[in-house]
Amino acid sequence: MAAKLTDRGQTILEAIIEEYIATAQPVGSKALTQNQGIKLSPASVRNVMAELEELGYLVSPHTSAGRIPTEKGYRFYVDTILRVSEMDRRQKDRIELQYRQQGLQMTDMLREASRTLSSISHYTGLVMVPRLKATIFRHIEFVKLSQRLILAVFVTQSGLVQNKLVEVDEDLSPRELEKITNYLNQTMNGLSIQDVRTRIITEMAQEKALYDQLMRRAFTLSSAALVDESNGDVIIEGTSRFLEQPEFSDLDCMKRIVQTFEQKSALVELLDRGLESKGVQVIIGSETEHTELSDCSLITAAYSGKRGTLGTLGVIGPNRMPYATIIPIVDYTASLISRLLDTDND
Amino acid sequence: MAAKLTDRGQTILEAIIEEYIATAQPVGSKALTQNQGIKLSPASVRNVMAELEELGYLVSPHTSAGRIPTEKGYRFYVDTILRVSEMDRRQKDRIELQYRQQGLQMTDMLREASRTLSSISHYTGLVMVPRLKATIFRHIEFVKLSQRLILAVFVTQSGLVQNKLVEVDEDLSPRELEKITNYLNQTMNGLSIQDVRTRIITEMAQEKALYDQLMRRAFTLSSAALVDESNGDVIIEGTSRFLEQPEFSDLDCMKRIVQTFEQKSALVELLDRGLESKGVQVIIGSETEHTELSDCSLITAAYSGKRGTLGTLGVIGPNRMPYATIIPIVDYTASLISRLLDTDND
DNA sequence: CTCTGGCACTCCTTCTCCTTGAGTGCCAAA
DNA sequence: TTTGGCACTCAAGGAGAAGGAGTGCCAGAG
Repeated sequence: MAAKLTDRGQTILEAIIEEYIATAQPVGSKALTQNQGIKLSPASVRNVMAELEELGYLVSPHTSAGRIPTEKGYRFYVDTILRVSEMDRRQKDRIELQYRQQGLQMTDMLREASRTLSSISHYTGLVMVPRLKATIFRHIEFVKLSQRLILAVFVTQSGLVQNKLVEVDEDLSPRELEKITNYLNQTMNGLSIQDVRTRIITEMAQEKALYDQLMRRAFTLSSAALVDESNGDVIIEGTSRFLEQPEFSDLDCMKRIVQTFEQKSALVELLDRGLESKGVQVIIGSETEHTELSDCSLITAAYSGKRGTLGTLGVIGPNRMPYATIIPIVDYTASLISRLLDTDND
Repeated sequence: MAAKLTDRGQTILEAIIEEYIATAQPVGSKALTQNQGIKLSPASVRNVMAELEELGYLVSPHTSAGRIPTEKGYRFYVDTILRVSEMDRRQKDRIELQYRQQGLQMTDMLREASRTLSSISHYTGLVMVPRLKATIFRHIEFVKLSQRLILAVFVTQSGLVQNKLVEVDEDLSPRELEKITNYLNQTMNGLSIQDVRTRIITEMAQEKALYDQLMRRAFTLSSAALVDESNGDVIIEGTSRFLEQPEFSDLDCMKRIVQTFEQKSALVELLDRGLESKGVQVIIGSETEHTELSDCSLITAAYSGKRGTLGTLGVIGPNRMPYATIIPIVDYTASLISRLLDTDND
């Protein structure tokens, strides 16, 4: 029990996991000795498999079936065994090609990223849209829709456009609005939205604002406009890929997963986890801490703009995912997006 | 064969369709005489059913099963038999409540509409976002992202915000940009995007533009910004509802439908059909002219803003849909959205 | 001590066969 | 015109048997 995994154990675990990933069928000892380059007899393999099962890396659905990896098995595989291969030039080019097409705006680019992730990985692509407060202020504009309704449109450095309806108490003249706009665009340029907000708060408290009515209005308006009430948005592409997976042939289970996707909140939470860490993250099965997603795994990576991390992107699929090929895809996509966001607009 | 449907035939067809809608099971003669208020013996009902089958309104999956409606049956039911009931106050209130919450921006409102349609109908909600050219110009703004990249942001009368990246050949100074912005906002206010475009084209051809460099730039820039390359966008909510329908328990068929949804183009085409006509439209099965959707029906209605139709919305589900309850829901939602778009911003 | 072939055992999967029952069509009588 | 009766059809579902993949264990070879 306390015995650690031998080299041979690892080799066989690897072979089993890879075979299972390829076939979605429980792997037997015989199949292993035939297909893979394993130089042992089925009987020896069986001994090792029994060990692996005792250690919790494998289970068998029933006595006369082969074995399938447990979550612990996948986890060990991902953490210890798996050596991520470099992507070949051709695949990189294929990904890059998708973004070449035209001057894509940020949102379109992120959507494209999600779609490309899905089509190249054959699983479902996820891209988290940058949180407002992490982005950098570039420009704000107020459009008066009616007496009391003002539409605030602001653009971030990376070209993300956000807009928000603001209801105001007092009627603002076009001139006043223009003044406010100019003031904000001059003072706030280059600050992160978070900084803008703190700055507004401090300036509002200062004496100057107390006496200058226009200032006061400017601050009220802009602080209302910059409230980030979004809980994050995720772009999901390729939900139908899930329907291809044999493990989700149960309609009821499938339905719960699709519902979870539609609500998005669970996915936001999972993608958020990758915000701080560098490199590719893998979340396997119950590590998601969502019962509906307990048979799903995510492979995520953060992407960043000029100043620090903006969001995360990745792929979600069944636990039985070809990690070896998808991890580099996610990794490369994240760095590509970061690069595009960095160089695009300066 | 040429015989027209008798009154009794209609009553029985109605009963069969409603029973089938409720149960998703082929309807037999016995079940009919028991459940519904039909005062005939099973044998008589059988005779009528045989007639209805000969006329093409019903089919039986096999000899010893009951009968299910054909598309022709549904069509006749929708066109002739069905009397759409008024919605009761309570349900109207329930719908209206969804939009009360806060100053929703147009896109959010449309998304909310799609969601509400789905949750109230228990099927999948669809809302087509207004085509650019149908909307009315309100305000345009150019934000320079880099030397050659300009982000054009414009707002329509109804508060829809559109933005587009424009690549320019010549460097434009902030002052020039401001002038262009002011000019456009003053001259184009209140025109439809389509009109704006034709106006730009005519003015570009005029002498004035030939000599005034700034003008020329203004026109080049704005015509590039206002190109409507979108093929229409559809907001789909409640795809998972499809997974609840017994008729789509076949995974392969389900997959094709979800894929069709993801591509959206078929849905755009179908929703477009309802743009011209007033009132609720029903598209049944193969009338969709998309093989993947040949078991789906749509119930759609157009919504409009201040000036004419903006887009359509509706519900998609299996042929076996409770038309009687969903038609009023779609109808009411369309008129509600129209009302909200009309009154919201003036 | 490790590996391997052999063997009995398990139990899922698949096939066939049969029964069951819902529903039909038709006919003769009310 | 309607109804009850009756023979017929055919999908669905269950029981039983055969097949087969895979296992665990043991004894013997290296």
